Amino acid sequence: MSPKSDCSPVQLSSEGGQYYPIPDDEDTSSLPSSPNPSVSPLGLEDCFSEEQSSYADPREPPQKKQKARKGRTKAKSEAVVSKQKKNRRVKANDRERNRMHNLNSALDALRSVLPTFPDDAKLTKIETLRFAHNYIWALTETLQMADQTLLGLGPQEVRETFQRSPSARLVMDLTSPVSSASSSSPCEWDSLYSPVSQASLSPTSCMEDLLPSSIPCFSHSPSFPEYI
DNA sequence: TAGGCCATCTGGTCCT
DNA sequence: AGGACCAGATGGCCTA
Repeated sequence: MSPKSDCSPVQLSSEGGQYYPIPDDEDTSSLPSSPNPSVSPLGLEDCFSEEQSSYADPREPPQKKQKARKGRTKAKSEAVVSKQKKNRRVKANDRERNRMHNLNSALDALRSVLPTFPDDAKLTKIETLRFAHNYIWALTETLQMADQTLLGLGPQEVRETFQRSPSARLVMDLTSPVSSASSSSPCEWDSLYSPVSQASLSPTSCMEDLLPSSIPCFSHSPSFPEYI
């Protein structure tokens, strides 16, 4: 896995989200020349023309400056502050949108490694998380079983025992969907979820809990956290 | 049509 | 100060 892959803010188009490049600097002085009028809905030109005039003033004699500018300073600064607030909000919205897109990309990556039927409907977010949780649990259980078995058996016995183990077979099926799909048995994909009655593998003694449709029923196990 | 899911906006809070 | 994170609100879309 590439840990940084889902951190890239660029490759998020798979979600169909639209990306509006955010300028690196929030310098509002660049806004009046923005090609997109929707970015500056407050009439920035007026505000900035005023702001620029305020920058020119300090060069003038202090007395003149105070006299000439005192009356309009407050209204101008309010407009600028309001504009800056709005600008910050827009930027924050963009960042938040981007962050959620990254989150969705990570969820997509998680979905892609979970075993599902090819024509299954896309798992929802909560289903993906719960399914992944159960899936990891099943894999862990199988590894532990395998470790215990390997300690006391010879190679041939290990192989036979492992092949007889429903949970081990399940995980083997789960972890190799391609080989399963290309195998001679047309029921291999069914085996992803079917060993339910054969083994008390899952926390609920019900491998069907790996199925999104039955996810809500898996919270009975004492060894299984119920906070999901 | 009600309910579920989702994307987005928004304000608050925490962290650097 | 600015960014990340979070949770609530809202509206759109889809399905039973």
